[in-house]
Amino acid sequence: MTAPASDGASPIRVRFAPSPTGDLHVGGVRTALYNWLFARRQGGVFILRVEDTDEARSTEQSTRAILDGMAWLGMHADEGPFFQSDRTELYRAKLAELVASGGAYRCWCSKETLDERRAAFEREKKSFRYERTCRGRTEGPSPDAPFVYRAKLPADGEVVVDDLILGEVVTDNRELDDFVLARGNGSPVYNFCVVVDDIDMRVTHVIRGGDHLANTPKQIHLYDLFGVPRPKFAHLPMIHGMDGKKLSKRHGAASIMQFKELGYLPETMLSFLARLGWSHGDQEVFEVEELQRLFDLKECGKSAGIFDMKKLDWQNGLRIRQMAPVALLDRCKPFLDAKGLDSSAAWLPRAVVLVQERARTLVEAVNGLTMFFDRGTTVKFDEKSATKFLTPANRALVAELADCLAPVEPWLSPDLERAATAFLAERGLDMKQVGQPARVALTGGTVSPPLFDCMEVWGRDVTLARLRGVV
RNA sequence: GCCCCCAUCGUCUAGCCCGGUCAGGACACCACCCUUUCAAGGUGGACACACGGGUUCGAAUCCCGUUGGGGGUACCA
Repeated sequence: MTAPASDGASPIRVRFAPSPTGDLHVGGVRTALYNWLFARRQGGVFILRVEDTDEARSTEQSTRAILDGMAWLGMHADEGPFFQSDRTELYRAKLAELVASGGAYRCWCSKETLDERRAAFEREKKSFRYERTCRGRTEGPSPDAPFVYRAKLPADGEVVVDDLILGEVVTDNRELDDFVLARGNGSPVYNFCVVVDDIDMRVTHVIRGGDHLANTPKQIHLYDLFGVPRPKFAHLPMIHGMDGKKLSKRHGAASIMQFKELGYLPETMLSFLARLGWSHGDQEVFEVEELQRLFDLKECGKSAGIFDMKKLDWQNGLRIRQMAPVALLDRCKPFLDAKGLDSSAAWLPRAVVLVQERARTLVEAVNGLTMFFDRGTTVKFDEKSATKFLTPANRALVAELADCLAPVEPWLSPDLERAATAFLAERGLDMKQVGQPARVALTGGTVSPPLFDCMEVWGRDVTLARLRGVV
């Protein structure tokens, strides 16, 4: 926020413009993030605009998902959220303006006719473009014949998109259609709404997914038709799943809220997603403030990326380990509550520490915590572990250990370990020989946090009962 | 089919613009160390310039082609 805007007179304005036709997935989140970071870095304005002009596909639930996701990640809009469905008046007016200036015209060709023409072209292996049949017409076949509005594009020449990431992308105007601006029922179509809104909202930089690159030439013509300057464009490479295909639930998760449920931290998502497509030297992990200070479109790559869950896990684990234990516990609470576990248990702060360096997600942390909620004096043994370690001789040894631990005061891990070490020394035994049997006796299995730490969390009574319970 | 975009380890990437480095880092992987188990940590290792032509004394870097991947081709966004 120390970086100055371009010239003070015209502050940078960017927008994230998702359509509420499904979950907010990581690709969309990254687009939002880059816009947001760009705005923050440049001291600009970040706008959120929901593109819900497709009544058939837009749902309130998806809108909710977008808003919830943005809130969870802490990406707050400076302006908006705006909804295109609230702005139909504006589109109507701008369309009329374009018609008046000759930039748009009515087309009475039915969808069926067009489909037929398209099929005919396909049969001849030629690419179809609207043939501009109605370009000169002033009235339809009948007074009440339905029509759409189309943009009047130049028949030749070329458009060049000077993309901030990709460089110059030149398109021959002959590749372009007189595309539809508004449907037969008068409702405007995407390519028209974006441009009208971006003009109206004074958007200076359009930063969006690469799937929009092909739309850009058309949109540029609209800017020209309106006689207003074009914004700058930046098209981000796409994100794919581990198999190189489009990201979906098969890859673990796609929707941002799924990551929340899986126990990933929002700051991990931000840092990780920022780094997928952008880099700053060799740095791998970024705090949000750093991103806001460092993010630069010039450091964005052009090639599509693959979302690597393993690396996400690593970074999330890293952050969990670096967190203050109380903070971690706090983050775990919703998950604890969801499992019906008492998140106010007195021993929880001590247990969290044990689980902290072993968890990569909050879910894993809570799973690690779960066994401590069992305060019973007996445990169910894991079959294999019991067979292997709870031999008659070992059972006796564990019981003896219990006797030697019984008087330890205070009941703290270091004191317990000291007592156990002495016990072992007396018998010329090694920790290796009692460790696992005792662990199985105490926890039921062979994997757990350090033995004496566990004993401390369970307390004297539970621990002794379990150790002695094996004979 | 046509148009467009992209191309460095399995993955994210640095290097490319302004040709000359043992092509660097991170995740994952393997080995070893640490160790009461699991983690964490430490050390080491294997691993890439898609291919083919140019240009050049010299190409991952510049140019062309091929191949591969992706996007678009709607009265979707």
